Amino acid sequence: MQRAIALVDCNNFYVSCERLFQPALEGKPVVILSNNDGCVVSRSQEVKNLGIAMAAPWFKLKELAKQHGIIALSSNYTLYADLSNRVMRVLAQFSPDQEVYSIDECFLDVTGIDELTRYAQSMRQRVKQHVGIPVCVGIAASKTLAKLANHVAKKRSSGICNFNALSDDELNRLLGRIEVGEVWGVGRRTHSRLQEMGITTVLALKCASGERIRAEFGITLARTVAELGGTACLSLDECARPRAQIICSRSFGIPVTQLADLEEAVIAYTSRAAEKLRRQQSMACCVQVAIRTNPNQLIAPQYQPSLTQALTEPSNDTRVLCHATLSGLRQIYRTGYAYQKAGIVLSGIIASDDKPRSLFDDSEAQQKSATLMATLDLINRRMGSGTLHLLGEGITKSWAMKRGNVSPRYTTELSDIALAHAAQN
DNA sequence: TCTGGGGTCCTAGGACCC
DNA sequence: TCTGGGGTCCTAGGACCC
Repeated sequence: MQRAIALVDCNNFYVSCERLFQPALEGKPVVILSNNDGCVVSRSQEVKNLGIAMAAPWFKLKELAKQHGIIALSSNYTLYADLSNRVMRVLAQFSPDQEVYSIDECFLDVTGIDELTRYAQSMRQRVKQHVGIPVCVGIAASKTLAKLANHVAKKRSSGICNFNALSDDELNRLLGRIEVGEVWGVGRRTHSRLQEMGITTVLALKCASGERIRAEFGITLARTVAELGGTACLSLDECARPRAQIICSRSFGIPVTQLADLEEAVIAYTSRAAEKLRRQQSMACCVQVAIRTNPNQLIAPQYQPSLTQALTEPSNDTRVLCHATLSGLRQIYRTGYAYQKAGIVLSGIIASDDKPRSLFDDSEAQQKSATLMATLDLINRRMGSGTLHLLGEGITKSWAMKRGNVSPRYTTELSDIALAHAAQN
């Protein structure tokens, strides 16, 4: 039996989320901006039609935006994450094998299901009806082909494309009309190298010699070629694996020069990362801290140090992790620079249960630490994130990022619901 | 004035060991 | 004149994705 993988992808996801609560945005050109309102991370169809690229810096677009009346909103990840969960729960009803691949898309194994086109139609309808978000569905024999089928679906009014329903000739003709850069796993660099070799369409890549691709580009692209040929090399990852590294980094709202401000930021970021670490019941063996000046400021003196340290024993205690990142920060900090960004990375991540015992384990202290952290997490979950935090994180946070035009957290924050109501009237 | 954040996988090269 | 070879582990960096 032929394998059938569906890729369901939300249309203009962040824009669609905002439109759900502000119907007046429907039909208007809308963009969602990254943190600090830096660049464009989601575009409505009207904006795509204007030729505005993904990740374009916002400050360069302001003139164009004024001309066309583009509405720009800061990103509201709390809202998007909640709506994403709802979409994924609805889609999970269509297959026992679901891989949530990103905030706005998932793979579903739909092998063996009859009348796949109709099945895909009911996916679209149910998500639209239960959550209100429009989605497109691509179906094919491998994940890479399903991504391409979804790309085709996005251009169709039906919002559906099933490669498995096509003959070999029909599929090849279709793939011959798609640029090779559209393939999942072919980025800018690989795209231009492929073009130099004369491989410009998806069909040409599919027909390329696997050995040659393996030799010139490595194993990853060779797998992609096999996937294009209909051989599934990438399996569906049903249960989300625990993260192998946890990163928390942000640009500042204003340039930062003082060590004290960097310390606050590093404590805040380490605390967020530690929460994520505990949520997946893991501990980290290594912490890295990094700071950097603004690389786009060409005249200013540049400095981008980082330092990785091994902990004496694996930990997920915010205090232990902060102690390490702070000591690292103090070692790499130099005066005389305007810092634009700080970040921390937790790595060497193991399951808490796998933590090796040592001769000098202080089990009473470990128990106390676990209880304290569990209490901290519980309070923050119940009363809202950030209710309880280390004092070192700071109160005023002069360095915090700017978000000029953020919408209310309509679905997760009681105090924001009144705002939602006001917006509708 | 103004350019995001969080991940993954692969590879090459160095250190070290026997 | 002339100085091995192979395995493992770690790290940094590249490329990619959303």
